This record gives sequence, C-alpha cells and structure tokens, in this order.
Amino acid sequence: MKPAAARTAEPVAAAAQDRERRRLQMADIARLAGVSVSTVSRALSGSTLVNAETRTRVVELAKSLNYTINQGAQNLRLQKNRTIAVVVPYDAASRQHISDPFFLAIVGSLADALTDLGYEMLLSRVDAEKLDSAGAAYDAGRVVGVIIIGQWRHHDQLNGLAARQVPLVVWGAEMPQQLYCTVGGDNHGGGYQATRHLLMGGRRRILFLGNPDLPEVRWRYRGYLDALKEAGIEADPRWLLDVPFEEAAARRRLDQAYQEGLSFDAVVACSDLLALQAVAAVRATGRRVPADVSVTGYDDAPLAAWSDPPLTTVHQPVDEAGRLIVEALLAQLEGQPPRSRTMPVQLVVRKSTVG
Amino acid sequence: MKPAAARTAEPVAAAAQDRERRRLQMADIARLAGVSVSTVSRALSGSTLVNAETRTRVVELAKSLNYTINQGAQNLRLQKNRTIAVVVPYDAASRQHISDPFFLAIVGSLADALTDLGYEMLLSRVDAEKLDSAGAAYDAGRVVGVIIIGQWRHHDQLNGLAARQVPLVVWGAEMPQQLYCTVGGDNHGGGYQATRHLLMGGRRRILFLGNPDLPEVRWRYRGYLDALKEAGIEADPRWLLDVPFEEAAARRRLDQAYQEGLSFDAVVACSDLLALQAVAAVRATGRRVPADVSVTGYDDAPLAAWSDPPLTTVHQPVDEAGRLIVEALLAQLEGQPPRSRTMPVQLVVRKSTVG
DNA sequence: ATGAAAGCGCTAACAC
DNA sequence: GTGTTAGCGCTTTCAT
Repeated sequence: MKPAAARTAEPVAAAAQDRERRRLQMADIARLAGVSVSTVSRALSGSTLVNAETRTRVVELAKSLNYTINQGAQNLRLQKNRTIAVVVPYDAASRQHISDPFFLAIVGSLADALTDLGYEMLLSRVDAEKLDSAGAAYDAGRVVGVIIIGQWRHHDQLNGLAARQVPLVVWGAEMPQQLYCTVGGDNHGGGYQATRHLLMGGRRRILFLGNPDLPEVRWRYRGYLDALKEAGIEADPRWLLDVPFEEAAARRRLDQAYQEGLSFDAVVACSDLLALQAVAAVRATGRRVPADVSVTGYDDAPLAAWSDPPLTTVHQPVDEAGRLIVEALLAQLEGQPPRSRTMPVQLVVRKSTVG
Repeated sequence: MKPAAARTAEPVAAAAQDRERRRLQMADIARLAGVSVSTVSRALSGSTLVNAETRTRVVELAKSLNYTINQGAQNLRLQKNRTIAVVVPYDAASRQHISDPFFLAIVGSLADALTDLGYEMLLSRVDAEKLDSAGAAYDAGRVVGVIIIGQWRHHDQLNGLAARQVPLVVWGAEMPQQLYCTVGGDNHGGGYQATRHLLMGGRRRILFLGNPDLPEVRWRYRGYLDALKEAGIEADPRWLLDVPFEEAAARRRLDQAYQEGLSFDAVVACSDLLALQAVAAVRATGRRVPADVSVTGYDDAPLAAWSDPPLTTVHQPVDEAGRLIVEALLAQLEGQPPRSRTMPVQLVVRKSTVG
C-alpha cells in the first residue's frame, strides 16, 4: 500500500546522510516545532488563528530548513492550480524544431506576462497535425488553460477543443465559425499595407511568398489581393509562391520561379527569414535589392533591422501579444465568453524597398 | 471539510449542463462502466490482472469521454514527477525581458530535448540577483530538477543550491570550487579564436566588449588576453569595455570610447547583438567595417549570417546544448555525480573581419 | 478477476 | 489557540 515503503521505514543508519534524503514534509516541521500539522499549516498560511509567537517560530523553522509546502498535495487538496500550458506546434514532416525567432519571442513574452500574474508556464511541443493533443494537459488536470502558438491548418481540431470547454487562446487569425478565442495581428492589414507600399513605389509584378492554407497567411494574401485590385492590377496566379515557413524550401521555390522565366519586381514574404531568402535568390541572379526587386518581410524580428539590406517589414507587437493572450485566457477562466482580438500592425519601412 | 462542497453535492438541475462541468474522475468512469475504481485504475494502466474485455471496455469509455488520469493525484500517490524547471534569469535593474535570441534558442532546444525524453518543462523567470530562488520549485516538489540558463554573477548562490542537493545544471562556464554542474561552450577557446583571427588579419589594437564579472565572459576575456600575449601585444586596460548584455549600454560605451580618443582597429564582442552595436558605432564615425575596424560577434545567432556585414562570430552549438544539458541533469537524477561538460565552439568567418 | 480500504501530503471543519 | 480527523483523486495491498 505504501508506494515507497522504504521511505517511511525507520531510517537506516547510513542511509540518512548520503542516500537521497527524504524530502521534508509538514509532519517533520510539526514534530520539530512540537506542534500539530494543522498548526504548521495554519502558521505557514499566515492564519490569525494561530498564536503569533508559534507562528513566527514555525515560519522561521520552515525557512531555515528550506521547507516549502508540497504544491502537488496542496493543489489536490485545494482544487487549485495556477499553471498554463503553452504549446508550440512543430511540423512533424520536416521534424522542424521550435526555432522560428518570432515564435520564440512570443514564448518569451508569454513567460513574462504569466510570471507577472503569478501563473506558471508549462511549455511543450505538439505535432501540428494533432493540435487537439494540446488538450491532454488540461484533461489531466495539469493546467487550467491552454495557449497555442499558431493555428496551422487545423481549425477543426481547435474548434473541437473549444467545444470540449477547454479554456483556450490561439495566436492566430479570426475565422468564420470559430468557437475558440484568437489573439493575433491584423493580417489582412499587414498584407495590404506591405503590398500597397510596394505599389506606391511603382512595383507592378509582385510575388506573394507563403502558404495560404494557414489562416494567418490566407488573410495576408487577401490583403495583398485587395491592394492589387485597388490598384487595378490583375493578380497572376503564378505570383503565389506557396511555401511553408521553411527557409530552404522558400529558396528552392524562388530559384525555380526564376528558372521558369517568371518576371517580377517585388516580393511580399510572410516572415523575415523568408524575405531574406528572397533577397538571396534575387541577388543570385545578379539583380539588386531594392533597385530591381523590392522585398518586404513580416514580423519585424530583431534581425530585420540589422540585415542586409535592412528589411521593410510588418511589425507585430510581440510584447503586447503576450499580455493580451494571457488576459484573454484569464477572462475565460473567470467565466467570461471567449472574445477574440486583433491587434493593429505597422509597416516599418527600411532599405529593402526604397532605393 | 470538503474544499468545494458544491462540487460533490447532488448536481443542481440546471447547473449540470452549462455551469462549469465538474471534471470527470475515475469514480465517474467506474460508475458508468459498472465496475470499481480499482478496476478502472488497473484497466487504464494496462494491468493484466483485469479481464481483457473489461479492460478494453473501460479504456474505450475513458477515451470517448476524454478522461485522463488526474496527474496531480497520480503523482502524489506514486511519488513520481517528470517535470523539469527551466529558469531564465532576468536583470531586475533594467527589467530586461527574456529576449536575447540566444537564450530563447536554448529554451527551444531544451523544450525539444525534454519533450523527446518524456519530460515536461516548466519555464520561469527569476531575478538574476536571486538565482537561488530557482530552487523553490524543487523545494515545493513541483519539479525534480532545475536548469538555469546562464551563471550571471552569483556563483555562490548556485553552489548553495547544489549544496542543498537540488539536482541542477547550469548553462555556463566551469569555475574553480564549483559544486554544481555546468554545460557550456569553450569560452576561453572562443575568445582566443576570435582574437587570434583578428591578429592574423593584422589587427593590433583590439577592444573587448563584455562584462568579465560573468564567468563565461571572464573566460572569453582570458582567451583574448592569451591570444594577445602570444602575439607579443600588451593589452591596454582601456581596451576592456565593460558592458552588460544590453544593446543601448553597449552603444553608449562605444561612442564614449571614441569621444575619449581611444584608437582601435578591431572589436571582440560577447554577443552578436553587441557586435552589431559596435558596427553601428564605428560607422557613425565615418569609418568602415571591416576596412577600418574588424568586428567579431559571439553565438552565431541566425541574424549573424544575414546582417550587414555578415558577422564573423563564434558558433555555439545550441541544439547539442539542449541535449547535453538534459542528459547531464538526468544523470544526476539517477544518482550519478554531477559531471560538467565543455563543448567545442567554432569560429565562423564572414565579412565583418575580412575585406 | 474484482472490490474494500488505506494512505500519498496537505487543508479545514469541527471539537475542545 | 490547538488538535483530531476526513478527504482531495489516485494506486495498490489484501481479502475474496
């Protein structure tokens, strides 16, 4: 019955000192302080029901022994839990790691926001094709809510999680028929602003680099199309270069475009790293950026400001993102209905688009 | 006595459906399956002590209801725990967030390594002046081990944690009298290689940009000094520009160096972002990189390859780092004595040092 | 093959 | 003000 009989047995002489010391618990403190566990519990929780002197004595003792209440036991008893799961999907096919600077920046921002509010953050990866497995930590009572970085292609699974009442916030784009809560940048606006900026600079044959299967990218693509339409330009379907968020693939696709004789004078890329691949591909043909081809990025990662050339890019408010995501999740935990938010984005103009 | 009396009371008619549904537990599955909780427990753990048919029935039922064993309760009962704390210190003074790309990259790498081995990762921030508070999660039984990203200036506190038997691995440099386990790059080698490379390129007045209070930086500085000495150059004490890992401060310090009339033809910086600040400061005086001043970075973050100019930098093996750190921690959990590791680093030569 | 019951470390209602 | 005791959701010994 005892899961670890040896632990509660009378300590074997030698074992006590070097073998893994039994973890201190409340009963030990109680014994050493000469009071009952209830008193210790009360003292440590600062209850006024305990004699002030006893209280300080117990608290001092605990501190001196580095004793801290076992949080697992406390949580079980109190039915409380202040842990949030943060899930970064990964592409199982390419076995791509969590490495996109933007995603990592969001993770950092979430860590800050959660810590500030006294929540703990359980960080995990999940196969992007099985986003619903992100609910496991919730089902197991491990966490009280889930944050997923990116929608990927499984809107349906996310809806499924929400339908199951899993408190959930997704960094991504708002979709029709969406049951879950999203927080994200204004993707349509971002795509539109970047494209319009290129059009204002006189560009007419503008490629779009990204995979519109992803809702966020789809909105950016629509913004791009709207800007073209507004300028009276009919989009050539070959202008859509449908690549994942993976650098090598993007480079190959661009090289291929050149080989096929596709002619263009600008590229709207869906991340800064993708934009830099475009720059490299353009230069590999002897053309110049921005003189011959203008390029815009997306995210405004730190590298965008320092790259060669510095990238004109759509700035996403990472720090604010963390705060808003956490806010949206906590609101749900308080019983409020999920309310999605779209944050304004801002085009930052640098050398990759202006001579 | 019941911490949440309402929960166990007979469900109020309406409450059942829309008010936050009570979380499913084993007793519910047992009732629905018409067996006892013991049987459910056995079935879900795949025990052969339970009738094969009953087992599948129970398992199916649980799956269909998205029931998962409450991990907190299970952990408490089994005295097990597969969670590791990953702690990213922050500078309380500057209230600097977790944002250094290198630290975030390590976090990503750790997430991968831990997930692969079936461990969960609790990510948190801690004031760099109170590194020992990183032990709290361990004291509370929340995690079985702690990983701290960076040594900062509190070697003593880390030793304290180790003395308290907290299973611990620190990303950083090996120090004399060190009780805890470190995994890190070869900092002396990195500083030496970078400096030697500059010397081979004919540079003679080489600044060092970084704060040698930090053990990692101290080793890099020693490598730098050794390279100078080997070349028969006496280091000018003014060549040490003692700045934290903070971009604005680095820029100010460099501008100041120029104002003071300090003359130099190369800079060894302790991060890629610091190196880019050096480039900016040099260019602001009308000088060119690398023609007038060569600059080396450290870490080889993604941005180093794409920056203007691309940075010669010391590559740190981030992916391998995650694996090794986790490995070192797990070895300790198995009772092996802490064994520190130093990983080779490699100078990557790019345009910032060669015309 | 199954169930009853004890107990993991803690809190709080209840008794004194 | 303090101690006794039941029970949070689970696993496992023991009995059947």
